[in-house]
Amino acid sequence: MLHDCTNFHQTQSRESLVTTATVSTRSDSAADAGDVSGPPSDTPTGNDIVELLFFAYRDFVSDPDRLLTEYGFGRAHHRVLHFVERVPGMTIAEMLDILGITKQSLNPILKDLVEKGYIVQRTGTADRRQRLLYPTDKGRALSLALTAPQLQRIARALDGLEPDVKSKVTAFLFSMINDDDRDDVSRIVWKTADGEEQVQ
Amino acid sequence: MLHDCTNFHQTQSRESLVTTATVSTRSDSAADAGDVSGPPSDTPTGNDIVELLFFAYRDFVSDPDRLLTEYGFGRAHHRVLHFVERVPGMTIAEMLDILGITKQSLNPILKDLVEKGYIVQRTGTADRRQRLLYPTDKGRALSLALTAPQLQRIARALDGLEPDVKSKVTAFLFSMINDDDRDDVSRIVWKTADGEEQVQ
DNA sequence: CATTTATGTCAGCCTTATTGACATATTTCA
DNA sequence: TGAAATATGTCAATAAGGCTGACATAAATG
Repeated sequence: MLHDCTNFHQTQSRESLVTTATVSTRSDSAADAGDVSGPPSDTPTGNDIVELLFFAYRDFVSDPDRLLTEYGFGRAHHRVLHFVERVPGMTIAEMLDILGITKQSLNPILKDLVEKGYIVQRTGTADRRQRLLYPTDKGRALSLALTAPQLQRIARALDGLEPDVKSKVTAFLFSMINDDDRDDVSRIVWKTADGEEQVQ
Repeated sequence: MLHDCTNFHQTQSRESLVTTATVSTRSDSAADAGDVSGPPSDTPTGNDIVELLFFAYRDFVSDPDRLLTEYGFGRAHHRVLHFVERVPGMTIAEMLDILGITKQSLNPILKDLVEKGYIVQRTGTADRRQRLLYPTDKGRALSLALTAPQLQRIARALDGLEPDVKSKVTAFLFSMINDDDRDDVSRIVWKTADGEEQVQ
C-alpha cells in the first residue's frame, strides 16, 4: 500500500520495458555525441539498490490500483485508510505527521472516506478537541482487500529466497528510515494486537 | 532517486511522527466505538514490510529534494535525468516504458531538461525517427549529485548490518518487480560499464 | 504507395499536493 | 477567570505531474 508517494492515478497499462531496440547504442555513440558526457557511471555501491527500489516500489504500489479505481478512490485514500486500520484511534495530527502532508491536503480525502462510510471520527475523551479516527467494518474490509495483493507480492518474493531474507530485508528497510522517526515507526509497525503502546 | 511515484513536490518539513499523545487509545476505545471495527489486524506475514517500504521509500526519495528545489526541478526531473545518465542513448519510448507514464506527461519535463542544458537529443542513426537521449556533462554532474545522498543513506543503512544483507535485499527487491519486467530491469541495473547489452 | 511507427503538440481535465488566512472549540496557563 | 495556545476545519488560489483524446509530421516498412 502506501503508494508512491506521489499520486499518479492508475496507469495499469504497462507491457514490458525497453522492448524495442537496444538499451543503449554502443558506448562510442555516447562518446561521439560531442558535448555529451563520458562513460556511464561505474555503479558505485548501492546504485543497484537505488534503481531496484524504484522499480519494486513502482510495481508494489500499483497492485491496489484496479480496486481503488472501482471504488473511485486514489492512492492517497489507500494510505489514509491503511493507517486508520492499523492504528485505530489515531488523531488528525498524527496522521499528518505519518503521511507528511498538510491538513488541507488530508481534509478532502478524509471527508470522502467518512462520507462514504469507511472511517468514523469520534471526539476524544481525554482531549475533546481531537477527532479520533476509526475504521468501520466496511473500511476495515476495504483496507484488507487493498493490501492483499501487496502481501501476496511480498509472500511470493520471499518464497523463492532463503528463509533469513525476510528479517534482513526488514532490518534494512528499518535502517533506511530517518533516525528521528525510527522509534515512532517501530511502534506503529510492530504494535501489539491490543494496541497498548503509548508513544510518550 | 526515483522519487515516489507520484509527484509531490517537496515538503521537507517533517519533525517527528506521532509526537503528541498515544498512538492509539486502548483497544476498548475502539471496541466501544459502536459501528466501528473489531480488533486490529493480526499483522499477517509481510504487513510489516508493507509499512516499512512506505516509510523507507518516503524518506529515501526526499533526500534530493533540497537540491532539486534549488534547481527548480521536481522529482519527475530527477527520475528522467537519472535514467538518461544510467542508460545514455535511450529512446523516448524506452523512457516512457521505464517510468510508466505517457509521452504527454514526459514532454514538458524533458523539454525543461533539454532547454536548461542537462540533456541533449540526437537523431538516431539506425532509425532516424528516434530521438536518443544523452546527458551533458552538466546533466551527468547533477544526476550524480542528486543520487549522492541516497547512496549515502543506503551505505549507512548497510553499514550497521551483516555483510550478506546487501545481496539479500537486492534479491528481494528484484523479486518484487513484475515478472514481465525483470529481464529488462536487470539489463538496466546491472549493465556493464561499456553499455554493450542489446535488449533484443 | 499505403501503412505503421516514433515522436511532438494542443486542449482539457483530475488528483494530490502547496501556502496563506481565518474560524471555532477546547485546553492550558498565568 | 481570562488570555493564550492547541486541534481541527475551511476557503481560496496555485502548482506539479499525471491522464485522455485528437491530430501532425517524418521516417521506416511492406
